[in-house]
Amino acid sequence: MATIGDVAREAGVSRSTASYALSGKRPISDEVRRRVLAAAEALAYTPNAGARALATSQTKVLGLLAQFHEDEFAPAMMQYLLGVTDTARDLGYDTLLVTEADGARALRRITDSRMVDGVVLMNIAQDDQRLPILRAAPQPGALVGLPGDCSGLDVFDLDFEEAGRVMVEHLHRLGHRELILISQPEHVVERGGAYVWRLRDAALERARQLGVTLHAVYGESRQPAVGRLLNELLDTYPSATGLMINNEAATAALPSVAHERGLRVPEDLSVIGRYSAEFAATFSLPYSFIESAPDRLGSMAVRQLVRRVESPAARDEPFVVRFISPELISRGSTAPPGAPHPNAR
Amino acid sequence: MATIGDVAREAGVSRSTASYALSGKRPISDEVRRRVLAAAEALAYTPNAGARALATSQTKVLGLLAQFHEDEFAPAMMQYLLGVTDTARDLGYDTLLVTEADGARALRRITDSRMVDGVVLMNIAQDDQRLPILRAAPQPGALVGLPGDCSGLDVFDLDFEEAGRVMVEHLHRLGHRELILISQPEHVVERGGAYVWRLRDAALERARQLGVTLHAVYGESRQPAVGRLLNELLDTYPSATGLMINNEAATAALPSVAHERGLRVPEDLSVIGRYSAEFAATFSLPYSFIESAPDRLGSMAVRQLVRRVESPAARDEPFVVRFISPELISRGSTAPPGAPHPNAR
DNA sequence: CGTCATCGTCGAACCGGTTCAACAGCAGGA
DNA sequence: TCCTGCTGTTGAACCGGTTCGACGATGACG
Repeated sequence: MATIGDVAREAGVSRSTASYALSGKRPISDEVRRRVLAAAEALAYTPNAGARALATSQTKVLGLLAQFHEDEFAPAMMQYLLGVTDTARDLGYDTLLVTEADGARALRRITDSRMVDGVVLMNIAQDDQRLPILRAAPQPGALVGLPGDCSGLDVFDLDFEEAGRVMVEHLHRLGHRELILISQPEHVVERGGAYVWRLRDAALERARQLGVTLHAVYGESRQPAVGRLLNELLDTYPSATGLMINNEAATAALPSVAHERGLRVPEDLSVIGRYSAEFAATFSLPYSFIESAPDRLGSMAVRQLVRRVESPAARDEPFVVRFISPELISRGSTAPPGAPHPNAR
Repeated sequence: MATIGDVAREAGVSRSTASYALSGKRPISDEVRRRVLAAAEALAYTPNAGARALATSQTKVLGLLAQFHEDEFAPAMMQYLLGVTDTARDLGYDTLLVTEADGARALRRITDSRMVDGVVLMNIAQDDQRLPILRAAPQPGALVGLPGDCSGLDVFDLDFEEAGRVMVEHLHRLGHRELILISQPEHVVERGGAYVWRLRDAALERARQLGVTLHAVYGESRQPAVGRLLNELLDTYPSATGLMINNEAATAALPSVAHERGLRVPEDLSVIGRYSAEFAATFSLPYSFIESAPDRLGSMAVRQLVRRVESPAARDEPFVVRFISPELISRGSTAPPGAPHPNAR
């Protein structure tokens, strides 16, 4: 494999000149530059990443810490991953994907050893063990998800509280007065998945203000438990006319349960979910939903991270906590309670 | 950040001694070793990955090239990823996830720059552009998926041909004489997804031998196209009694289509899929299926890769092409055609 | 014609590890 | 007592880049 020394020799110049010719960091005569570039081309020269990292203290690699808990819904994670890796590549970075169960140890390993220039954390818990480590690390970090304490880090998340309110308000406006909210499974909450109760509590509060009855329950993340749960709920609250779902697995399971019960949406039941457009397309979910924009969130986190990595000035800027406003995408799965089918004449 | 020089000074020894004490590659007195380890501990010393890579020509990172084409089914990819990252970590390696559209360029980048010690390629095409690059690379490579030319690389894949035969034989044995096979979408085939026609051709061949009529069609990977297709097929071949599905999206869409049509499985239609147990659990697929074992395949590829990376002897061993035998997991979705419901009295 | 910038190039040092050859100290054998 | 061999430690070189300070050549200027 050709080194910069080989290129220099081939071009008849010193190593430093070759380096400057390739990087353009000092003026080099056209003649010499041409010779160096030609030599590099001829020898198929590619800089050694380790050597460059050593010399520049920059690896051009970002760390991505993601956990695929058994009880979270794996398919929904994919979009976050892609948002991060694609944006990183656009900005000239590769992505080190770390799925280790012990996230704190993994984080320490990749930051202490200087394998990465920055880190994106996913699956943020309310009291996330990884945060103190990330704050103390020499590299900047960005979170996709809102922890209890955001200090010292850039945070990006969907505005789950607003999402909860939007769902309730939308259904209330249509005339619904008794609603069900299915959240993620209880252990997601126990592990500190704050977005679950952020949406739920805001929804409950708004429902109270509007005088709407809201039954908030934990869901399941797997079949067949989630299908069973849906049936139970519909049996338990037969007078509820609206269903809000903050749980991808439950959403994916709903169409067949509805069919089974002969339940028509939106005539018998109005439904609003919270997931991504990509997810909707994959599973053909015919429901109106709050776009959770995983790719946008991943992309935003990476952009901010790279800004901090590359600009010394940006390092000292105040940290941001940025919420994406929930956008309600209408798919016609909501209607006034007891209304005739919208397609009927 | 502490360097090995700091550790050496703190312990009152030379840098080389510190290095040997930490690596154990030369005998070091207990006394000195203790001092070095204590110093390393006290200073929270972690070796700089770039420097180590430069000195040893080993990065302890594996590359994972995966493509998430719009028309392949993203959720099914997840298990492959996890199989690779988890096994790599167990063996002491981190994983660089590269999802770049131009796989050949990405591969060249990470191998030429020596960012990785080895590479796992996924989404293998019959005439995969990345293979010549990988063969020429100084690092070993392993494939998850079977290309047209396997030379110079270790290959791991499900035995799709046997899978096709097993499906046909199983249904034939139950008495079925007219079957439908839904494959992946046509563009997956056009892009060189050989597993599609490997399964299909073997199934057709066996069906011919057994005197079974087999309607083999391309599927879709997205809703609502895939739901529409299922309906069309069932309309077109009303006398078919068995359905074989080599297409995750179609499988996931089947339950609601069946419900809609009032089609009972297995009384009216026997169904066999090809997917992973994890996938089945996530979507509650009540069908018997050929286990595609993505995590096992990813894991096997990584193990072989690491063997070649770490042992000079293993480098020269002949390359392997290893097929996982298809295992038919019964979920009771097949029965003799026209048979009564197994739970009926 | 001498002086001074400016431009282009070079040598050397550095990043932080690993590893080789050499060597000091000590015990054992002649 | 001297030589040999072993153990434990060290200095120096090396991996392959980047970057700083210096220096020779060239042209502008007084």
